[in-house]
Formats: sequence, structure tokens, C-alpha cells
Amino acid sequence: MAYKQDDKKVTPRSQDFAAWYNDIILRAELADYSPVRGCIVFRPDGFAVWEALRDELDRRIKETGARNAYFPLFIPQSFLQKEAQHVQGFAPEVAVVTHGGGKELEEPLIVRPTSETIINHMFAQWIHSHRDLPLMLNQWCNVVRWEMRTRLFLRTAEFLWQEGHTAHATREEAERETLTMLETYRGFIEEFLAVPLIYGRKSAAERFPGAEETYTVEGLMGDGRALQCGTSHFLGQNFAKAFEIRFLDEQNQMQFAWQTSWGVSTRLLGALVMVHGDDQGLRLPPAVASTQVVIVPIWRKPEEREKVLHAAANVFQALKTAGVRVRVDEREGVTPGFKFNDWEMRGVPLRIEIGPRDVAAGEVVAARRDLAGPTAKSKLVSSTVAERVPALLNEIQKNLLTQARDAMLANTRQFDSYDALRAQMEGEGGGGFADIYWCGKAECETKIREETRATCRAIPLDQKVEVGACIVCGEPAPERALFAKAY
RNA sequence: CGGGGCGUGGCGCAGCCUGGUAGCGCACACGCUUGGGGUGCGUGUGGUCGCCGGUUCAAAUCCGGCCGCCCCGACCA
Repeated sequence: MAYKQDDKKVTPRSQDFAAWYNDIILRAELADYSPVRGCIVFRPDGFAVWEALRDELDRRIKETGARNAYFPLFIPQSFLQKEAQHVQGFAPEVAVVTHGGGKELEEPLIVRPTSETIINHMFAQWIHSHRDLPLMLNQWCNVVRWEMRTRLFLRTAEFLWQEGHTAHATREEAERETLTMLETYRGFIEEFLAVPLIYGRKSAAERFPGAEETYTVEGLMGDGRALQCGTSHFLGQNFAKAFEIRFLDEQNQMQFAWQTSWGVSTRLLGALVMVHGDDQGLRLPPAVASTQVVIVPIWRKPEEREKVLHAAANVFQALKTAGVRVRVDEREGVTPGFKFNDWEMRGVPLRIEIGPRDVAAGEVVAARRDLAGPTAKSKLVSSTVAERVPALLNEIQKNLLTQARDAMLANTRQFDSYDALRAQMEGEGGGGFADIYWCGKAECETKIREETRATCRAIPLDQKVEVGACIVCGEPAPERALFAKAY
């Protein structure tokens, strides 16, 4: 209590990033802790963001040709054993159901940590011919991973996600699908969430258990740490062999299918908070904001109240007709100043203030959440609001991405000396993306991780072909890689 | 599992050392006031002090045991 002088404000971001992050989520009422350790409760404002994001991504996924389906929460424990790498990767964090109906089960069930096994079990029964391919399914569901350490949105014991699973006749087609989905995620996250990303291949150490290749999109958070925002895996024939997904090709030859899987989760909400939030609270990109515009009426005397509310209602109607998600804050008993702060905390992109002076002048005041200081406010002629506001919302969406991209680029550095890399990672705000030559050997990667706590986030695609010296061992390195401390 | 810390109205805490039957801020309810950046005042609701046992005339306070949570580390697509 001693140092929290003013509990109207959240912990400043610069003072304690982790505390700031929790404060924002709780105060903006996105989510709350649950009685079960590590689990999260999504409150309506947080769930609305998830719904908006889900609806848009669902649309984009379907455009690629995948269809939605739903597979069971429970999976026979033996299924997990079938793929060696997979079981090794997930066994420690799986929740197991041993009893049902008051009796001990013959075979324990696991609660899905991901659905590769049960989906592939079904794929084996549905795929017989090359004419059954490609088979491209997606499901929106919850999964459970018994994490030792949890954080709101970023790592919770139960989380929501989508997982896509596809089977193809050829290696090339499956590889193409893996990259198509990576690009789908990249476009979606940048355009819709206004979160800029780097993307590329994962190192062997960071690869999905059972995958031949894992691709990732990674964002850089406000504290300089990286966050994996989505992954797309080329599974090769590993699961096809384990689950016997076989088909007859055009030459009547028996072949194993080539597969992919890909997913994004409610972790994206954490990215949204950490990339855009400030000391005033959340800043939501208009595309995901369930309320894009809030109108705050201001008055003193009863006769003013009537005029102001009337003007507010007109603006509300005009915006609603223009397709803007808008609401009027008619609460009485709280001051306009309180409402300003309240809606800023909740991240509403644009606030419109209407007071007696504005009504008299035929104007309104528009306050942008993406800007700070005097430039954030401007006057709009009332009659033009319906056309000006959608344009403003577009500008806010773009500007949030620009701000975030500038921050990411400013915090991405090339290093050619190991000491310089280590110095960068050690500092107080130590972090950001380190763009370095890495020979690809696990021992060099391990040395970096153990000494700097930075891990390989991605090996960018489409690199210029050039050879440098590995930052650790000095041996020839065919590629650059991006390392960072990660969540 | 190792190291550290904490359990007192919904939240944040004081009280514990030096036992005497619980208090402050916020939030909440009502009223008046205020209203262009978190208005002010008043009244009020709400707590078997984590649990069990012991000492004592008397335990939030002292003693013993247990449980839970948080932070750091190990771990983690």
C-alpha cells in the first residue's frame, strides 16, 4: 500500500512491465483469475475481442479451403504414445482422467493438449484414395496443458485456440500449405490486430514435437521480449506412419499422406495488450474493438442536458447507420473526466465529446486513443461525422500498426560480436530481436540460451544467399537468425 | 522439488513484538453536491482475523501442527 500512492492509476509500464500487464487486463475487465490455479476467466469485454478475432480468422481460414469440424476433448491415453517425439513433448503437461461414473477407467483418458492424435486416428479411416485428398480441417476448441508457471493469456492451463489439420498427396503440396497458413496468420495478425511480426523457420530445438519443420510468426512486446503468435507445422509423414494414414495414388501405389497442422490461441490477446497498451490502459485497434466509438455527453443544467443528449442521439444514429460500432455513455453520477479515463482504460479507439458549447457550434470533439497530448483531440462538424469517423478509425488502425512497427524495428539489431549480443540481453530493458549469424549447431544455440537467456525465435525465410561467421563459434553460417528473450 | 514471502470485509493493508473481543483506504448502497480530464460531503452495508489443536480468566496477537497462495529457480510449441 505504501508506494501505491494513487490506485486510480495502473502500475506504470516503465516501472514494472509484468505488474502493468496484469493491471491492464484486470482493470479493463478483459479477464480474471479463476479459483483453479492457472486457469483464466474471460470476461465479456475480453471475450468480445476473442470473438471478433475468431470471426475474422475463421473467414480467412475458410478462404484457404479448410472446413470446420469438432473432435472430442478426451483422447485415449494410448494415442499419445504412438508418435515418439510427440509423446515426449507433451506427456509431462497432460491432464489425465482416471475415473468416470464412480469407477476407475479401463484405459485412462487424456484431456487434449492438442488434437493431432485423435484427428489423425479419424483421418486414417477417412482417407483411402488420392481422391480423398487434400483433406483440410480446422477446429475451434479448448485445450489443456498443465503448465508449471502461468500468466494471464500468455500461458494458461486451459486456453482457447484453433487448430488446423491437413493431409495431402504430395510433400510439395503439404509444404505449400504450411507456408500458406503462415502467410494467412501473418496477414491476419498485422492487418487485423495491428501487431507487426517477424516470421520464419524454427530451430530444431524449438520445433513442435513430431514435426519435420515448424514455422512461426513472432511479435515483439513492449518490454523487448518476443512472443510466438502463431505456428504452422510441416509434419512430413510422421503422424501418417504412426496412425497409418495411407492412400492409393494414381499408379495404384500405397502411399503415406503428407500432413500439416497450424494454430493460434487466446495468447493473441496478450500480444494485443503488450504491443499497444500504455499507462492509460488498453488501446484496441478499431477492427477488434467491440465498441469503436463512445459518445460522452457533457452538461451542467437540466436544459443543457436535454439538448446535449439530443445531439448525442443524432450522432449515435448517424454513426450506427454508417456501420460504426458506437455507444453513448449516459451514466449519471459520474463526471465526464471519470468517463474519459474509464473508456481509455478499456481501449475504445475513438471518443466523441458533446457539450453545450459544441451543440451551439454544431460541432463535436473527437479524441483519438492512438495519440497522446493535444493532437489527440480535434473538432468535427456534426453533419460530417458519419463520413469522417470511419476514415478516422481507418487511420487509427494504420497508425497503431505503424507505431508498433517503428518500435519493433527500433528494437531489432544486428550483432556480429558475441559480447555485444550478451551485453544487449543483459541490460535492464535488455532485449529486442538480435539479428545474428548462427551456424545452426545446437551447442551454439544452447550456449546463447544459457548465457543470455535469449532463444532462437525464427530463421527468416527468403534470405539473401550469403555466408557469415557464426556469432558463437565463428564457423561459416549460411543464414541469419533472430534471437530474443521470449515469453 | 529447492530458496524466499504472505494468509485480517470484494481489493490493498494496519493491528501481532508488549494478549483485553477489530480498524483504515478503495470499492459498494443511499442522499445532496458536482459535471469540458479520475468532484466533494454525509449516512450506511459488509469480517467465525486460512484451518486444527494447545497455553490463558481472556488469543487476530503467544506456542505446535496442517492447508493454501504468491515471487525467484528448475520446466515450457
